[in-house]
Amino acid sequence: MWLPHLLVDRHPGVPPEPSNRHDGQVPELPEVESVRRQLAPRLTGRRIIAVEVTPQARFVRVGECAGRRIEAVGRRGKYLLLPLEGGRELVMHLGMTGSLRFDAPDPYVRATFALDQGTLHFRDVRRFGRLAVVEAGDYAAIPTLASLGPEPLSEDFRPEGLHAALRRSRMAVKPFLLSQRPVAGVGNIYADEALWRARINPHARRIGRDRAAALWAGIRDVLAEAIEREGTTFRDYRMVNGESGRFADFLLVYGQAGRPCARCATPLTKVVLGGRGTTYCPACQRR
DNA sequence: CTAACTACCTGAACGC
DNA sequence: TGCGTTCAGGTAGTTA
Repeated sequence: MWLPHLLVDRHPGVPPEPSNRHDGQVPELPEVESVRRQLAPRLTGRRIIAVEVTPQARFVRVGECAGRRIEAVGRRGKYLLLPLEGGRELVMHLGMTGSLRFDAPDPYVRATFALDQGTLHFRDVRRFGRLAVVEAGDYAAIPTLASLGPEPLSEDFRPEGLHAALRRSRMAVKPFLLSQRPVAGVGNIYADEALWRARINPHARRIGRDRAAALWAGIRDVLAEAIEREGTTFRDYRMVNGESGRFADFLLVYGQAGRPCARCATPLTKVVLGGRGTTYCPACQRR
């Protein structure tokens, strides 16, 4: 299970596990939102004194953070957006293995922000995460963010709008969702979960109004429930009870290939679609 | 412009 | 036991 490691160091002096598969659920919108909620009280109003980064192409103009105060901690889709004083904005994407931590650094820390109160580390085993400082609101250098769809839990995301977007696209529905254009923040895990809830085959290219509305509801419901579960996870985590909480049985499709569908008991099928592992029920998600 | 494809990156799991 | 191969996946850049 993936946990945002934002709490104080539980095991001082003990190196963290280098694992990146089983310690990590890839952060999608609910995980990034949970990170945002934990970061906001600790970062809002703080001044970045200095920044230290390991040089890599996915870090752009990060040095321009130095000396600036953080005005807010926001989020769009899977991107964290931190407006800085002086008309700049720090954009952070956790990629697949990124986390933001206030505890002790380790060899996987790729960037360190020294604050007027505390130190924030950006840890990222696989280096898929991105950090960039831009002029506030200017996302031209970040194409996915620039053309990002509506926030799924906002009023900007509507069943009719999703239906219209699906009609305009000629892609299969799942890769289209992953493009971030019809809606922001849906990744591989929640795409499979939402399509299962809506009983839509991930290969489908023509989706009517009713099914689009079902997908709209499936996306909103699964993301909202996942955000709630993160809260539960945090509480369990703080209690150090060693259990994975109720998250294990939350995912009904992703990672469940071969196991019976929770609706009809047909074994779930796994295929590769658009280069991504895709699990669905061949019976209740017929084409 | 849209869609399809590939590179990037790393450690775990797997096969022999 | 050891070593080489495969896999996972979000985004950006390139190509058709």
